[in-house]
Amino acid sequence: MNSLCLPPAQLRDTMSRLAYFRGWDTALVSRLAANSKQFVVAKDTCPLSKGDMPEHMYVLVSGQLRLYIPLSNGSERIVTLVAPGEGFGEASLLTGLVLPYSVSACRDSHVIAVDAHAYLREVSTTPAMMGAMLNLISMRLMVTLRDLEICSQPSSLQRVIRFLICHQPNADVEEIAIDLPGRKRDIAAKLGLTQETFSRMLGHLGQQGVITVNGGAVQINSLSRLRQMDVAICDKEILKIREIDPGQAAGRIFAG
Amino acid sequence: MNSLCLPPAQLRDTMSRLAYFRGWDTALVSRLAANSKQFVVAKDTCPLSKGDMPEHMYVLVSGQLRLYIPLSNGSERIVTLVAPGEGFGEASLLTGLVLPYSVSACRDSHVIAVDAHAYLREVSTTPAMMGAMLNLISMRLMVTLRDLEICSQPSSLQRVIRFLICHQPNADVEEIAIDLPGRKRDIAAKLGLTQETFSRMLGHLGQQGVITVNGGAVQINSLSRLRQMDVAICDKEILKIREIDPGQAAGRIFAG
DNA sequence: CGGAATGTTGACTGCAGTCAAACCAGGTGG
DNA sequence: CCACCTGGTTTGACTGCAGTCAACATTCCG
Repeated sequence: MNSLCLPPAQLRDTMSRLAYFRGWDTALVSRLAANSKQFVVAKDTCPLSKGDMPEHMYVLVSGQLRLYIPLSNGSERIVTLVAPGEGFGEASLLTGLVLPYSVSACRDSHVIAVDAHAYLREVSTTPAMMGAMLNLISMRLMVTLRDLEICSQPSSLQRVIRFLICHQPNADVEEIAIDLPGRKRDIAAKLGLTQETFSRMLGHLGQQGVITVNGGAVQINSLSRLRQMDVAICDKEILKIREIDPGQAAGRIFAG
Repeated sequence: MNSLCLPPAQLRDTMSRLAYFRGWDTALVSRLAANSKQFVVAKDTCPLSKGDMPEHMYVLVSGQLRLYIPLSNGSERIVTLVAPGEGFGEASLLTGLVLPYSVSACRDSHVIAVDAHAYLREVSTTPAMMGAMLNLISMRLMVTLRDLEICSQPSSLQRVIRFLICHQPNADVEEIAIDLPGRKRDIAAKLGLTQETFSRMLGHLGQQGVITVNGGAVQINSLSRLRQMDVAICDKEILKIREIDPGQAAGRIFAG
């Protein structure tokens, strides 16, 4: 994590172009830029660890980061894959609690670090920024709860189905082209699965013809059938409870 | 969910006594109270379902609620057990998204419902309230991430250990008395376990002498041994990777 | 005391994790 | 152009843990 020490003017310009600061007051961004630094994070290095007390709020300029919780078996549970223009660390600063996740770079990345004190000062004195933060953190909480829902599903097939569905929840179109926002192993870790299981489930769905997988590009061929399979898994499990012949349910699952 | 239609003055007094509104401006609480109602929620009834668009922000006066995500196998993943003086629904209102969890009453409860429009109006016009909300939601996000960490642990024994430890994370005392904030089945559902597995793990820890269980009262006899067991599980798994004789590790796990 | 709700224990099964090996694509260099 | 290597993914075989079901024990209240 090497500092770049860009001239302040250039740093301000970079920041004002980032989606994170879009729509913010120019003077505000300038004040923040005056207390910020830009860093380079090399691929597979880990600039911050779970349990650290962060001294900055961070915004990704380029590259990709993953926020993850290290697990006891040596693997990791990915909380978020950070794309350029997205930020992290705000909640830690606002609560004064240590970072709840570790950070590492999926590839060489550039990160802007806003000094914690400057950040907190601006949040507390600039109502517009406070409002922006309230919206941001609220949205992040909602997203986290959605992720929790997905990875709480008892069936691994269902987790994958839900993951695919939630990429276009409100669409009535049948076909959707998704390309995965990262390596398959990282997506798997976000769903609480191993890469092997994730691969098997994608293969299974591919055999059924419901999706087509081409490397990182996933094409949903029939969103309705995907939804059907989702509820069919529920039905099957519910039926087991109600002691109705599960053969009927099994027939419905892949009926299309 | 029957409305009580308390006189406004009494409603305001009730609210001002709740921990949720502690430290807030009196006039602010009064304005909110003018747009609030109090409800009775009978045990095991479900006033709000996942996917509803909430029209209020809620604060629990008495009783206990559980916020949970219904799962495909008919069971549920509990997000939070709500105690008196705690609130919920803010993030949904702030983001305009539907409720990410269902609500049901663990026992007969009283709930105050603040009108959504009044709530949002006060948040946006009262900086102090906006700040309070920012702190509240940030803290909630941190807690949610901690829960995510616990329930992401691959070993069920470790989930229980982490759950017990995090009830007194900063203490250097050896013995801690905890009483579970709800039925064991609900705690289990919060850890992503079945009640059977939870019971088995508690029993296991009890046999080791590390804890003592008496109904809903759990006594940690040796916090350090509990921590040792936690890291021992990690070590054992890590050692497997490094191909070191796991017999040594197995000996350490329960050595105390 | 009796009945309901809750928790515990036991037996069994299946799913997903683990390990190991094959496969594949992209890039590098001879 | 082919050989080689590396990182990523897929496939297969196996195992163990935790979920499921069912029976029993316990606690709590009316």
